[in-house]
Amino acid sequence: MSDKPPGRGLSRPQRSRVTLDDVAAHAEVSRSTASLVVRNSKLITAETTKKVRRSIAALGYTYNQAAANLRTQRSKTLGMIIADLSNPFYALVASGIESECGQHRYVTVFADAREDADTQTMIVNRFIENDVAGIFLCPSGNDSAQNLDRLQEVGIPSVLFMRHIQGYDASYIGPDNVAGMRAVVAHLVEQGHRRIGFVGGPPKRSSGQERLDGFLQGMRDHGLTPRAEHVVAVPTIDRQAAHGACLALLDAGDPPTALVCYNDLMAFGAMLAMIRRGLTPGKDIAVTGFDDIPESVLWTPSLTTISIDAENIGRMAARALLARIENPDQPPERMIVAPRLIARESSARRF
Amino acid sequence: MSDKPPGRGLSRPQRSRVTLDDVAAHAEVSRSTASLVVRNSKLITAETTKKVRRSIAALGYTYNQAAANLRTQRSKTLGMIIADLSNPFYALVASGIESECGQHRYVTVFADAREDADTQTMIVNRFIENDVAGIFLCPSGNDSAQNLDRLQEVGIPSVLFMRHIQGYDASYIGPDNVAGMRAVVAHLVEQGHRRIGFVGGPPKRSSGQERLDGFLQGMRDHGLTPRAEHVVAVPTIDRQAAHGACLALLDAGDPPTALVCYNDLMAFGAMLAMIRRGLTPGKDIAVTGFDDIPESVLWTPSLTTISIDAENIGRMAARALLARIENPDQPPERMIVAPRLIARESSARRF
DNA sequence: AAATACAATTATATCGATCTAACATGCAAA
DNA sequence: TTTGCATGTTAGATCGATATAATTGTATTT
Repeated sequence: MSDKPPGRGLSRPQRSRVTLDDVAAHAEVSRSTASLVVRNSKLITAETTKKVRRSIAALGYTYNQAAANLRTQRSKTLGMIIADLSNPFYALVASGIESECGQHRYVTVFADAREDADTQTMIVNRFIENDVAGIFLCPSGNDSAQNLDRLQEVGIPSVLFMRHIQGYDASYIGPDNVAGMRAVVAHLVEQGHRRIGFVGGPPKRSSGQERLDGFLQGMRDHGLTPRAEHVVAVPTIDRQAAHGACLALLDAGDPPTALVCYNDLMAFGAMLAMIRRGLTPGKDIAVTGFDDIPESVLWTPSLTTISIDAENIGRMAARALLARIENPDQPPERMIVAPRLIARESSARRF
Repeated sequence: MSDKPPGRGLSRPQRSRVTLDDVAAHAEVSRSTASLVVRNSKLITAETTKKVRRSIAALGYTYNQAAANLRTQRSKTLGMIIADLSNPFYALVASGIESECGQHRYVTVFADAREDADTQTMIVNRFIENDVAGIFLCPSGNDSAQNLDRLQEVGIPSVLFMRHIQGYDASYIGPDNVAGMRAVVAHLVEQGHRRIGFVGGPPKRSSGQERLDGFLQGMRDHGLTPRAEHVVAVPTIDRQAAHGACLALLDAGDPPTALVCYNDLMAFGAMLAMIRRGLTPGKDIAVTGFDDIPESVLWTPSLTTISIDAENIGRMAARALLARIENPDQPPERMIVAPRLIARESSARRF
């Protein structure tokens, strides 16, 4: 439609934006009236509304949310700080958050803290400077405490997800890690397993501690005590780390008959390590995960895991944050979603 | 440090933000001077600067980037539209984009278009309303053309990545898909393969078409013609689709000795299908991918693939966009990154 | 000594929207 | 006729920053 100049398709930046003033002039009303129309106010008659709408279309006006934010002293931008975007689980949470926020005309700025405290602080400051109305935070380590302090100071509500920190005025949403792990252990015991190992994440994180606790409780539930050398923790939560830890476990001799892993990603790493040592996961050693990411059902063997619906967690986090933004006096919520055991091939054989 | 009221940790939203006016009053200078100080202008003497800095610290002032954006008529926000965040490759690109932009004090808003045209249009509008200075776009289908038109109209520069669209005033960065696939085929032929199959993505996308072309050219390079039934395309680019397509290929009988896949994710899906049918990938059938996502090296067999450094692509895209924002008269760039073959176990056995 | 230059600071208008209070209307009630 | 009230519209101040041009005070030149 637009008549491009010949030669290269280089249109100079049409820098003069159409504003409400232009619309008002074109429709022969005041700027105030035009403003009321774009906000669908019913103070304005149908006739005037139609006239203004026509001008908007004629001039190609686009609303300037940033200018409105400045005046109204509230913003339609939310911030999201992800611990590790390369974990598909977090990517799904992010996707859920964004889609829910988008439906309420919010935009979401994001940043990857890469598990680093200084980076996280920088990000929080940049987000505050950019006037976010609220923040989604998946804390890395304990470093996040001072950032939560700061957010509280400037009055920006926040929602933590997956990992939480005690004593802060922030909502939290995450799975019942203890119940999930106990269900996993119960299932393995039912399959006849007694010598069960655990490959966990860093215990500094709430989720790392809770899943370990859940595993140990689950063992106690059935009068079992894991061998010390069968319970390991890795510093970073990814396939590589689990791969290495599992190789070490296997090479030490006398391995467990079942291996409970912190999450699906680490279960995959562990299974790959078993295959590398000539073992068949699910047959020689049972394996379980946590998260139920899309990949789990495809694996051979398909992975027994705990489903917690990542996208839904994202949407719930979004709703919780939006609720607190609307009504800041509302106390923070604490939402624990119930885990669901999905038994698949990786724990199918009875021992 | 902050003395919280007893009972619940509910601090009422401290809504009165500290502004430059407050700082100026506290430091007994004008707002203009304070403004120059926060922008590190050297017009101001060291002494005055120090005085203002002290006031900033004393009052806990935070800069309001949004207000500054309004006045300067430029913004420090960029938009990013991802085709599918659950693909770790895109997650890495996103991470690279964000980290580079963060270093230049930009924030990045993002949204997942979920391969849907209407959603993409809504997102573009929301981004324009929120005054983004530029947009990163990985187009889904051809639907993106009208959105590019619109961006051009309002003078917002954009950078496409991974997939491009002809005839638009947008920079593009992506891998040399044809060269990559030819290298893959050459490698397989060298290993003794002649009957080579291809599991591709939707040909509507530039990348889908280019990788298919590269495969076919590679075959021609060695005087080979693939069998028609060995060249398949799937509608969605993920493990599931490749898993299904590969099962069908195997069940049809007389499968190829090597299978070239559109990307790593699909290669994993294909390998899982082979395992499910009792075959050993890399031994019974060679498999190759494209992207070299972190998981590839861990697999058993580890995956032969084309490395294109996703995070680096993200950073390059960011630099290209920032350059055009600084200097809008600069013509769009077209950057093609050279692919690098990483030969691993999945194609190790010689036939 | 007057003119000029320069450095440091500041008053005021401005970005694009919303909010408050005021202003015309027209119509019902006193 | 006057008052009151509801309805639709509008002028002008405002959000928190930056840009422009003006204003100081001091040093340099002629």
